[in-house]
This record gives sequence, C-alpha cells and structure tokens, in this order.
Amino acid sequence: MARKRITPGKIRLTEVAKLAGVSPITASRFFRTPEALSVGKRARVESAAKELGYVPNLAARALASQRTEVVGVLIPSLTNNVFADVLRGIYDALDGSRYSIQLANTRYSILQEERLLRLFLAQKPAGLIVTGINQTADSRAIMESVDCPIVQIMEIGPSPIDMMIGFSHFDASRAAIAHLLAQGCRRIGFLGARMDPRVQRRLDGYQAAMNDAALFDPRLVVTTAVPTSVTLGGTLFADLLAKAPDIDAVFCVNDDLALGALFECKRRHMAVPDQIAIVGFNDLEFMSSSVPTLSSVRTNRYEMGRDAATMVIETLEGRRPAEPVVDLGFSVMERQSSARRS
Amino acid sequence: MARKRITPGKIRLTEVAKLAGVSPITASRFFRTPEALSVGKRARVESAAKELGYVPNLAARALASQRTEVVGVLIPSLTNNVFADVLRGIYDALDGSRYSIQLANTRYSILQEERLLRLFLAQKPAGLIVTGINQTADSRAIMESVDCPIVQIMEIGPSPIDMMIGFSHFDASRAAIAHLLAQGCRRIGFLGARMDPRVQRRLDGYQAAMNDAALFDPRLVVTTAVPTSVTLGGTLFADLLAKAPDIDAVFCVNDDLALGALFECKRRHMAVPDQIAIVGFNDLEFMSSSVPTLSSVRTNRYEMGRDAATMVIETLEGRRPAEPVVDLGFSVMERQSSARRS
DNA sequence: ACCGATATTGACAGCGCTACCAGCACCTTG
DNA sequence: CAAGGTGCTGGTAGCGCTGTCAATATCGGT
Repeated sequence: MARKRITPGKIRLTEVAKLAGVSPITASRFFRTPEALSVGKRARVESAAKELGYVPNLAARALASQRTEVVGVLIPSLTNNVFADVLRGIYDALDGSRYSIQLANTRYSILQEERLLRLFLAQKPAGLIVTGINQTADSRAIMESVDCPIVQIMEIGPSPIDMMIGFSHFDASRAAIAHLLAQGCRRIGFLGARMDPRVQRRLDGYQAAMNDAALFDPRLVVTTAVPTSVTLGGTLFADLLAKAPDIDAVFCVNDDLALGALFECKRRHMAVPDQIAIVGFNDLEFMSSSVPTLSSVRTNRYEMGRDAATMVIETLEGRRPAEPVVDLGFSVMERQSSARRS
Repeated sequence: MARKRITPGKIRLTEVAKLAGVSPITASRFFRTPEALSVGKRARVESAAKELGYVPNLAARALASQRTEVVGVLIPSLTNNVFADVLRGIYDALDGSRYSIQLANTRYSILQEERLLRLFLAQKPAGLIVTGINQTADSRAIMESVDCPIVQIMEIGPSPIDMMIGFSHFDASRAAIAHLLAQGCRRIGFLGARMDPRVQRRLDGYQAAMNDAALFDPRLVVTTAVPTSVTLGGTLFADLLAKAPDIDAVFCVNDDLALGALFECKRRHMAVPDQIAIVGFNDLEFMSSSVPTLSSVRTNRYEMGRDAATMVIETLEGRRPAEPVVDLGFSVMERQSSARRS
C-alpha cells in the first residue's frame, strides 16, 4: 500500500543530528535555544550543520511550532516616496535577523486592509506593522485579540492597539503655518491631495492655526481625492489662485504638490517667496536643492520604519520597550521659499 | 505518554470535509483542482468552507506538497522610484491570485543577491523575479538548476536564464543622444550616478552614439558610484562644467540628476534649452510639469512589473508565453529642455 | 553516602495538509 | 459481452519539524 515518498539526498535535521551523533530534537534545539545545549554538543551540531549545508525547512517549522518568523507589513502605497523610506527602514532593521517580511499594499482602503489582515493573521505572523490609526472596527478587534506584537506607524494617537511610532500630523502642520505667520504671511492657502486620514489631520492643524490667528477663510482651501503628483500641485495651485487671487503663501500637504506649485509660479512669473511663499511636507531630498530651495516639514521616515521593526523584534525577544508610544517629532525646515519678505 | 496537542475550535480541512460529508482529500481537491470534483460535491464543499470560515494552513500545505505559492522578487533598491513602479505592477498582477510575494532588497550587490537567492530557493518558491542580467556565476547556476519560472526584468540580453522582460538601455541611451544631435547639439555631456550595470550600458550607448558622430570626448563624461539624488545632479553638472565649459547639452542617466542639473542651470542663470539642453531618463511624472518641461526617455516600468508577474503566473498555470524574451521598448519624450535652438 | 534540585538529553506523537495508489462506477468500443 | 478506458472518490502514510513530558546525568549540601 503506502509507498515512501523517498527524498534522496535531501538534508534534514535528522541528517545533521546523525552526523553530530545526537538526537534530532537536540539538533533542533541548537537552532532555537543553543544556550540549552552543552558546549560540546553545540559545537558538534554546529559543525555538522555547516558541513552538510543544512537549511531548515520553514514550512515544517511553522507547522510544528504553530507560528512563523514573518513580520507582516501593511502600507497604503508602494509608489509614495514616504513609504519607500519607511520600508527601507523596516528592511534594514530586519535584515540579518531571523525574521522575514511579508509586505502588502492596502491602496489606502481600510476594507482592503481588513482583508489583508485576516489573510496575514491566518498564517500566524510573528509581528505586525500597520499604517495609521484608522482601522475598521473589525480590524481593530482582530488585532486586539491576536497574540503578537503590533506597531502602528506614521502617526500617534490615543489608545494604541499595542505599540505606536510616529508623530502628530496636526502639530506638524500647525507648526508649518506658525512659521509662515511668523514670516508675515496672512493669506495662506492650503493644497491637499488624496486626503487620507493623515492629510486630513494636516488640514485640521492648518485650520486650527488659521483660526487661532483669526485668518481662516474657506476659500483658501483646495483639496482633492486624486492621488498626489507634481503636475497636480500645479493644477491645484492654479485652482487656489482662481478662488483666492490675493494669497501670499501656500502650504502643501506634501513636497510633490509644493514642487508643482513652485513650477506653476514660475510659469506665471510669480516671485517665490516675495510674491508667494511655499512650504511643503516631508522634506524629500529635492526640497533642499531646488531653486529657490523649498521649505518643508521634515519627518523621520526611515527611523520610523527602522524603529518600528526594532520594537517588534525587541518584544519578540522578551525585551519589550518601556514606552509603547514613541513620538518621533518633526522639524520645520525654513528655506528660501518662505524667507521673510524684505 | 503522548498527549494530544488538542486544538479546540480550530477549523481544519477535516472539519470542512465532515460538514460537507466528503473525505478530507476530496475537500482538499476542491481548493486545488475543483474541476476534478463532481458538481454536487463541489458545491457542498464550497458552502461548508464558507460556513465555517475555513482558511487553509499554508505551512501545512507547503510541507505536504513540497512547494509554496510564493513568488520571490529580488530588486536592488526600495527607494528608487523606478523600482517602486515595477513593484506596483508586480503587486497588481499578483493581487487576487493565489500567489503571494516575498520581496528582498539586494542593495545593488550581486553577492547579497546570491545570498538572498539561496534563502529563497530553500523555501521552494513558485516563481522568481530577479533584476537585471548580471548575476554571479553561482547565482546563475542555482537558478538554472531550479525548477520554477524565473523572469529577469529591467533589461534584455542574450541567453536568458528562463524568461526576460525589459528593454535595451544601450539603444535607449543612443536614441536620446541621437535626439540631441538632431537638435543641433554637439558638445553633449554625460552625467552618471551609482553606475550599476544598466547605467553602465547607458554610458556605452552614449559613447557609441558620440563616437559614431565623431564627437566623443572623455572630458564630457562625469560619473560617480554615489547613489543618485537631485542634489547630486547639481554637483555633477557643476563638475561637468568645470571639465568642459563649452558643453551645449547634458544627458543624465536618470531624471533626478536631470532635475538637479536644471536647478544648477537656474542657479547659474544658464538658459535651458538655449544655452544648455537637458535630457533625462525614465520619464518620471515631474518631468512633464517642470519649467521648462524636461525631455526624457520613457520606460514602461509598471508594465514591466505587471507583465513579469503575469509571465510567472501563466507559466505556472501551464500557459507558458510563446516568446520568452519581451522587449518593452522605450520612447524619447521630446520636451522644452531639448527643443532645437532657434 | 544519600537526597533533592538542576542541567541536559531523548522518545514519541502530531502539526494540517497532500502524494500516491486503489477502487468503484459508468462508459465506449469492437 | 469482454476489454479497456475515464471520472470521481477514498485510505493511508508521510512531509520535516517541535511540544510535551520523561529519563538520565550532574552537583551541592548534610
């Protein structure tokens, strides 16, 4: 009846154990809790594994142990420079560790996010990194009931699911406006694209700052659900000028829009900053080398990814960070595009 | 002695089979080869699975079947816009399919690539997407001996490992130079960063075109191993001007450098294109909205990723593409920055 | 020398699924 | 009506590893 599914020269843990003269379970322990082995056996297993070129079978390990060494990462976009930096941080932190990454793209949809979450959790990930704090109620419930470290990234807020690392988009935006006000600007326009939750909070920060200064005017705000681009920055800026021709500054929710606005100014022969001040958000690399250099709000994206991944690892290794919520802050980079008019 | 490791309410294939009134193996077949079931059982298993909310255990599946449904993707950079577009194509194509993606970052090192390759292949991926055609001899040997579809992306060349999709960087570069020559430029500089194999081939194309026109001069070439950035574009352009003050055009191996060169021209009050023509490479979104608009070589990055993933899937489903090497071509986008001087 | 505590090692079964073969019913063909 | 498909279903074992407990070795203290 049953025929062995013979696997010829394959190197399994059994082979390593045999060569090392120990039982398979001891060899197994070498890879998981080496400190539990006597020094002699540890060395024997190590050299046997190296000699045979043993590579553990992760599927078997996952099946037997009921868990994986995969960290799931959920981000809304693959093309956005911001997330590219975050991802690089995550990959750098996890590179060389035992953990690997499963990346999925929610496309800014929390329903898609929920679907992907279920998919992930069914495979029992070691940890989870999710973007933002606006999950569906179901997503939240799922994550709260699951027993693995979870880090919410990009922003901070009350009641983290588990851990959190980011900064306040509201405060960052308000600080940018405060800077423009300090430069003497009064009619400060707002350009927003995509309008995901974090951009929305930047709008809130803008509005709060403008209201505090008694300068808010709905005609100053131009937003769209369309994804951001440099070209869109020009278009939105043109729309803004049509609604409020008397603006003396514009705050853009990201640097692409800011660059687009700058180009639109060029096209219209409007002097930056003398006629119009421009401030962007994120401080991408090009902001400091454009002409004029563009002011922006620097955010620590690479660090965010790296530290989020590190928080996951530390928790898994039993060294849970003392503080579950980390505020990475921001800094307003004041450059030529918003220099005080002389 | 042996105690059952009881798993209480967990839904396994057995539970689904029981509810559907079939054997586990029949239920299993429903998920792999539904067409092999009778219509009645198919419906019964389907509704049972849905009722119980069954989610297959991928680790068990992988262990039993000796293969996974993971497509490994090896790219050199996570922050480069070019790869972000490619990745988006890959994710889009695989989204909704049964396959998932394992992404790894080689950081432009073929040794790192080889290491990651071994890691991947030990887990028996369903397919593989790797960047470029310059692998180590060992990497190549490993991939040739492995039995899964492999697509090399970004460029095309002789002797594909399996399949290939991309375009000729040499030809694309030569076409860009031909365009500049046609615009009347004679002293055409070359700006290169990172100098990975594909950039090197763009340099080769430049050199061939310049030699054909008897215009090549080594002083026109400025390259560096440093990773690209807009700021670097300005720096390299300044270096170029120092070496060859009489240039009338500059070809940049990517758009970041081109934008940086444009800004440097602004800083030096050099008129573009009247004094200096600029052409970039990749045709990122911002190229068409800068002032002046920037000429570039459009490459089909999203399509490359999408089609590469599709080629993998098609092969796995037994519909191997007739043509293993796909040339996606390119097009020279002629814009203001290289318009014929009047 | 004896006792209990601690470090090390091993035996066994089982994680949840699928490969393999066998069996049966129903056809088709000559 | 026999022979040989073809389509569908099921039984059995096993993929390679680890959880659980048991067994043995080692050691300090009295």
